[in-house]
Amino acid sequence: MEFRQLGYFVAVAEERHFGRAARRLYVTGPSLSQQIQALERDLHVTLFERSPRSVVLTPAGEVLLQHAHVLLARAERARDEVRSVGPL
Amino acid sequence: MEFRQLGYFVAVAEERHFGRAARRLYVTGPSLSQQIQALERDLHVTLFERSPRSVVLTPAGEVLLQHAHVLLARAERARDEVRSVGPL
DNA sequence: ACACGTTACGCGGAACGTAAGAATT
DNA sequence: AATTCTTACGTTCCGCGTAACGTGT
Repeated sequence: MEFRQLGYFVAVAEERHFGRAARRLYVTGPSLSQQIQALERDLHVTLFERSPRSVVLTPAGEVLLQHAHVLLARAERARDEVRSVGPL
Repeated sequence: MEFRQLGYFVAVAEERHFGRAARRLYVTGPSLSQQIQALERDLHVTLFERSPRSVVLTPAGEVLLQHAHVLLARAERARDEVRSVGPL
């Protein structure tokens, strides 16, 4: 589970569409698909129910989405606070 | 800033010694040193005052240490909760 | 048949280990 | 001089993009 993967995951969850999420993230569809799969493999969980017509979160996906938002926000905050201490 | 780097950082902070931290992490000294440097470059901050005799946290390092603990714990919790929803 | 997600595959960059170098005490 | 961190360098692994393929409607 990496920060980049969490960002990818949130994008797909919000767009409910790999293609749109990929464009929004400035990556290609395959790259995005692979990273989501890597995340699913890592967590031993399926995060989305895919079909050419719809992409919806599984229950596990819903749970991860909550945590992903918190983690990404907290990471951002960590960066800011660390840097605000002083450039050195 | 990646989770692996945060783990490395916490180990060095706790050991106050690159060599011991490296052994504890099952990586070599140089790899650890490089990753800490990469993290420092990424954050534009110096995290440790190094000398052959002592390795101590800078103020910025102290701040990061707090956040690192929270982030790693929260990530661990996310894993657990996601997996507890169901293997699928 | 079309739209969309997934494999297949080759490339470039990042992480690691071994070996050699610098620095403080 | 010894211990410890760092730089140099070659190798391996991982993420990415292009192209080809599968799948459901």
